[in-house]
Amino acid sequence: MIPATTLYSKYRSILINCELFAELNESQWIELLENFHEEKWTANTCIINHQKFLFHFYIITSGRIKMYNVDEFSEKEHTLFLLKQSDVFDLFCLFDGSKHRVYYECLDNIHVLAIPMDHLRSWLNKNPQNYQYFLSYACKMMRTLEETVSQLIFANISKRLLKLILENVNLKSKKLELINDLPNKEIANLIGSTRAVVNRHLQQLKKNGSINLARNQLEINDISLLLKELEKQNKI
Amino acid sequence: MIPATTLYSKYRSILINCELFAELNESQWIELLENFHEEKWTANTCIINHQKFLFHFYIITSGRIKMYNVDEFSEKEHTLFLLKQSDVFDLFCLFDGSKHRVYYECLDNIHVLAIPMDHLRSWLNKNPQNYQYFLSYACKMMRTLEETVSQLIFANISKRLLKLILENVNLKSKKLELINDLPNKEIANLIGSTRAVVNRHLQQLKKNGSINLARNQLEINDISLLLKELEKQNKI
DNA sequence: TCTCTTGTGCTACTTAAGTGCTTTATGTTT
DNA sequence: AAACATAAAGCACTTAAGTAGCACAAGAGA
Repeated sequence: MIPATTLYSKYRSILINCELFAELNESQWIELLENFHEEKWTANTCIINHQKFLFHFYIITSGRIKMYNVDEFSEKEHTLFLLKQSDVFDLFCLFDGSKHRVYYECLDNIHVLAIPMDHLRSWLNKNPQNYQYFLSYACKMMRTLEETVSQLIFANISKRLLKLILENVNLKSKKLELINDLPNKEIANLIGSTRAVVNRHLQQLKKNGSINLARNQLEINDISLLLKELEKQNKI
Repeated sequence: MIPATTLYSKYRSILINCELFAELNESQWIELLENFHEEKWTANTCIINHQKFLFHFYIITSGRIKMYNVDEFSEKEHTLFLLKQSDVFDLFCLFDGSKHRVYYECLDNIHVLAIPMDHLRSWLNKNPQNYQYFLSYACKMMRTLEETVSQLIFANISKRLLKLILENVNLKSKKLELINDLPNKEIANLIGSTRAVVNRHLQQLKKNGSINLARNQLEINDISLLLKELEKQNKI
């Protein structure tokens, strides 16, 4: 068992980016971290139905995890969120028991900090001023989902794909992040389409010179072309 | 100004159905109601950009209000939620200031109980044990939205329409409620489609005898036929 | 009663997106 | 080096859903 102070110094930069615990100072963090431990999961692990999983709350310290839904009839997948460093899960299980039926899968090798749900619940009850951060975080996710719904209804695949790409461009480096090494299939899952259709649109973007493609690699070539393309879609 | 005790006795049956305030006893309700007042809005009123609207929190006591999004380019609408008796709004404004950009429109003549946001915020801070009800309510809405997203991606219009109808059948009376008097256009907005397409599917259901149609009226004729139809859609 | 608005029911047409299948690359494992 | 698995690319085909337009009906309001 690693002492809380060690955990804090090891993960400090990641923890202070967690919106849920926005107002914690060092000593409060260390007190809370007493109940946390580290875990590692290997890439491609699917953490559905993992019993302990319902009883723990996790903060991701490295790697990506997709949270997704599967249609019981067609068995198609849709990725709701791509969780990364400083993201947490699962807020819903924390407040609704085990009623949240979604799937999780590690896209990379994962490092998390884990805490038993009960500990977190009683910590919140002891420190109720933190509830409001949980609430505004929930509201923020809600708005993200509302935005997803709007896009699904109002935007065609081309526009959804363009937006997905543009949202994941690092403003400083101008490079694509988070989704740049995903196969077409995973990109399709993110926007609610199929591999073939996504590929058709990607080929289009490649042809006009805005992106470069390679196996498991999507690279931005000309951002202004992408923006121009989005403009065009908006006018349709 | 109506005294809180009067408000309580007048709206008791509605208030105890509010999940947000699930655990309040009579005296707590009366204390909270000190800050509420009644308001009436007429049908078809659109309450977007109404200044005071950002600074009040409302509990609906009668009538329906649709919460919807408008696409800035196509000007199409999508109804996110149909709010009714005992529903509240807007939770997001309460915790995120004014950042929540959605529209509201009264479908009927509306009665609400209103409280200034600040009062509710300070009441919550004084009674932080209530935060958890707000949180689990937010999580519940979240899950509803996730379900909406799944349907949009996995289900065709026919299935979405069938589900919409079946979800709004009163189990006791077997009659359609809440959406039974809406024009095709509003039904289309609820499932993210267009009037013409919805009408096409409704005609189909009418032809096979599962529903009856009239101007602004949708009536269930044979629920088992609707369920059979849904089964059929699931197998596609 | 007449007029106007709103909603419905249909037809014909267009198109984006999904499907199925094949070929070609690329990278990994044995 | 060979065999294998995985991903990408491309083609032909199908179809649900969106679009445009019109005639008609119901109800509201003057």
